[in-house]
Amino acid sequence: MDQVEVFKALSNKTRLQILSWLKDPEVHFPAQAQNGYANGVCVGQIHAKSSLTQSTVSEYLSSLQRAGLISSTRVGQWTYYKRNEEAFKALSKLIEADI
Amino acid sequence: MDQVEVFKALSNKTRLQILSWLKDPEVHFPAQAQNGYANGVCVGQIHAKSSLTQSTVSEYLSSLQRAGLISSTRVGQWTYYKRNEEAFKALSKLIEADI
DNA sequence: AATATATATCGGTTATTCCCGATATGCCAA
DNA sequence: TTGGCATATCGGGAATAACCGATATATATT
Repeated sequence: MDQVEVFKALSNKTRLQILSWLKDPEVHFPAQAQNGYANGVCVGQIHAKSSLTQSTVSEYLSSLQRAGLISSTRVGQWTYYKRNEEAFKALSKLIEADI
Repeated sequence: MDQVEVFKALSNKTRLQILSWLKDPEVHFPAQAQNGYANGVCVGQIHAKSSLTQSTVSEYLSSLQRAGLISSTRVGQWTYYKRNEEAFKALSKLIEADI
């Protein structure tokens, strides 16, 4: 876990917002219900809720993934992203004990 | 607690290093022993251990303070900085529960 | 094969961060 | 009050981040 990379990924309002949306996908992405939430939520749904362009949202998701905070699954033409809860637990402990 | 500001403050190798030094001032700033560590460590000591200029270190300390992660006490011509441990606890809990 | 849809990537503009050297400010001592 | 030391602030150059529009890539449909 590259600490600086993680904190940089968290240093942006929109990226924090995305993480918060992904915490309750049923609430924030009801349109996804038909496909289930096991793999997470696809980029288009996240983009639809954001006020940024598709390319920016895609970049932001990549950066969150590089930081290890979310993971992705490709299914057909869709890429689903979901939170990596272990990473958040680890980060919480890191801050509590090491930083 | 402005989350983005806090994460930005933590998004830098040197600033993380300073926080880590301040965690064990007795170990990392033995020269400060004569004055005690109650108020923390003065800027000059921190600067001496860093490989950056005095002005940069001073800016970094200000940004950590604006984020609420450290606090300062002025004594004579010296400014002492120390960690604000409550802020780290709060951040740890925030990440565990809210982010 | 042609077309449509979802996502990723590329090139660019503007804003922000990273650092520096120079200088200002504040405090103390002679 | 002059000078010296500790720290803060200011102005700036270079690197990185924040976005965007356009385009490329991958998959699916007809």
